[in-house]
Amino acid sequence: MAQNSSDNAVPTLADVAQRAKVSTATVSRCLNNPDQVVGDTRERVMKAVQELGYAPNFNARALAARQSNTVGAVIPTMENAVFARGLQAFQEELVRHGKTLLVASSAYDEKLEDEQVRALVARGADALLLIGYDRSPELYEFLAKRQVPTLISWSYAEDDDKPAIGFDNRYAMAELARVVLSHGHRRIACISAPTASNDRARGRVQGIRDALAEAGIDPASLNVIETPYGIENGETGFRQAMAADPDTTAVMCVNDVLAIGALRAAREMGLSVPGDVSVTGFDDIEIALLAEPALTTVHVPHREMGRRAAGLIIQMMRNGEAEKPVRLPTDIRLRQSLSSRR
Amino acid sequence: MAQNSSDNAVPTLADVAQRAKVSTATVSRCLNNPDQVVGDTRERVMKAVQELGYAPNFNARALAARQSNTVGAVIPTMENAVFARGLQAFQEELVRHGKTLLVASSAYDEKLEDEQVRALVARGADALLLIGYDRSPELYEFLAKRQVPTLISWSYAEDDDKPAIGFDNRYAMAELARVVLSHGHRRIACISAPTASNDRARGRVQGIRDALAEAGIDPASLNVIETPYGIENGETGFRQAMAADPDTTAVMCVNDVLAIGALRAAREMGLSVPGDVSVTGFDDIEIALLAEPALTTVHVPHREMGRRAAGLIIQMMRNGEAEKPVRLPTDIRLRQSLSSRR
DNA sequence: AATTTTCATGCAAGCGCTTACATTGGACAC
DNA sequence: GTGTCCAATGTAAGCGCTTGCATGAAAATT
Repeated sequence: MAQNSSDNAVPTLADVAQRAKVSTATVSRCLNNPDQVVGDTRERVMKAVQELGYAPNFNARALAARQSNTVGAVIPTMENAVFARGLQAFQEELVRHGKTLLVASSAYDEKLEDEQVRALVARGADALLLIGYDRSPELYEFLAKRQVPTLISWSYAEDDDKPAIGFDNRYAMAELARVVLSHGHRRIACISAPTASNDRARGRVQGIRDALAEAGIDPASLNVIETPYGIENGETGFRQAMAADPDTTAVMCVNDVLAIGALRAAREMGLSVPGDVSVTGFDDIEIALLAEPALTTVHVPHREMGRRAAGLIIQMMRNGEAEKPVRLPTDIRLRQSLSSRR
Repeated sequence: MAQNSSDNAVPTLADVAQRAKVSTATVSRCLNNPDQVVGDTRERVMKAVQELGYAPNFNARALAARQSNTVGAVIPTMENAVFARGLQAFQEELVRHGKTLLVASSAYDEKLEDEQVRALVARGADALLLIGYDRSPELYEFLAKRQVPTLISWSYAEDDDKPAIGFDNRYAMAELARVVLSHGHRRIACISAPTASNDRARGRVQGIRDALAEAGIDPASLNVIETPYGIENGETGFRQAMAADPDTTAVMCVNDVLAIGALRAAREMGLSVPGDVSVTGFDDIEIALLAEPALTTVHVPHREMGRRAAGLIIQMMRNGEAEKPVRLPTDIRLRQSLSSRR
């Protein structure tokens, strides 16, 4: 019954074909490879499409063509500006190439991430963008078996040959830690995100230890507070750090949001930053520059990473796989939250 | 050839059926309505599913079932924390009901929004969450014809009966403007997002005018600077406002991000806030509290809005349509960026 | 003018699922 | 023992599209 062009059901390819007096194959070609169809016919078809207000059914198309022109991405959370920003650039670039982005968030939960990845694959994502390296071998196997090109971002590990675009978290944080040390700080605390399934946080903490060791300080002496993402958690973390060692002179946080929390806690505790204690962040999100005092942090080129990730992933979809890991540079932004200790 | 269970292709329902020695129908039932299948068979099927690592093909499922269990949302941009936050809550609630969220962003561009909406519908979204009322009648007709339940959010208009959940932008801003007026300010400027296809921004500007009129001031005298979203644009806007009338004593911005920009510009210009000029925002994102001075703004319950939007939309999918618009309360957060003028 | 090549189009077989309807074999009542 | 009913399962027809192959006509070649 839905055959009849005059009923009010959603028009299908067949309706268009009927109206334009061609086969469905021709209509399909008109839409996907217009130059395979002669101008005359094409116009007739396009007219029918217009008149009917036809829009192709994406699911049917993906099913038949065995590809969806869709790229999936799983990020920890949309609420974190760094991901929002990187993804926005990623998407814009993708759109320029006629691809669509599908985003899912994992809430920093490994199991949920696993599910989301599988869901995106089930949805027919032609490729995937993931954050960081940490995930189960089973998931990597699954992806390999399904032959879904997967690009890792926000991390760069030279000893891993999976396609990736990111920065060396460990190295970048070590650099910052050296600067902190060069300012005379010796009693340093670190507020970190949970490191269990987060190689980025782990790398950053490790970076501090590296610098400590270089300076002849026992890396094990570093007081690390692990806490979930969020300004409030940064506050609590700071309090814990100061409680554990009241003589702490510098608190290095693995991201800006935690650092902002630290700043807030310091203010509430009546401690001056950087007078009494210095604070550093990581990411250089907008808030870092706005804070009082402005936050010394590691600048990460999130937008560029997103944009280039899109380029890489499109290449991977074409060439089947491969692509060497790409390492992006980071740099330190020295601002008022860090000062010398003497 | 893909029939053979021993080849390395992606397993399908048929593969599972064959291995469990049942029909595909039974496998399908096992997955979707387990209690229609007797325990014995079910176990056999589930075992086969496990062993094969089978995952249903979403596109095929959506095509056959004529529904996707997917809700689409089109937001202006992921980079704006208010949307990121609201959507996160929206998604969490959706997931609890077994629905998936598909997000697209329109970059505050009406034409792009139109396309994104159609794309989501083509993808088989069972329902849609949209921001604000402003869009072409054609699009509304399209949605009505396709019978896609659509919920409007971030806005509330009592004279419009489309399903919606939001707050009264005009009223909320009028309230804030009254407070500003009660602090003695008379020469007020407004930095707004482009109002052309943004009823939220328009409503807020109108709210200021309402309050002005009540106070016996000519609403037409309000100096409104329209500028795109972004901190930098807030800065530029502030400069323009002060250039247009150097005696301006209060600058009301339609969102916090613009207000932060205004704060920054004021600092650069050597103007003290709130000593020389007061600044207000709208949204109450985290940055508002962190800024120096902290921003007086209108608090909007973004998370609650997201969560309740999900509940509403699920109801709409069940009941076919309807639902009366819901109005959420907002309240004013008085902070240091606003002070009295005398 | 006959033959080959090329090109535009049609035909029809799927893609991997769901689901209306048909079938089967108990359990149960009589 | 026979008949009835129902629950469990199977059969097969699509869902709306793409695409390999077939077809026939026009263009190019000889």
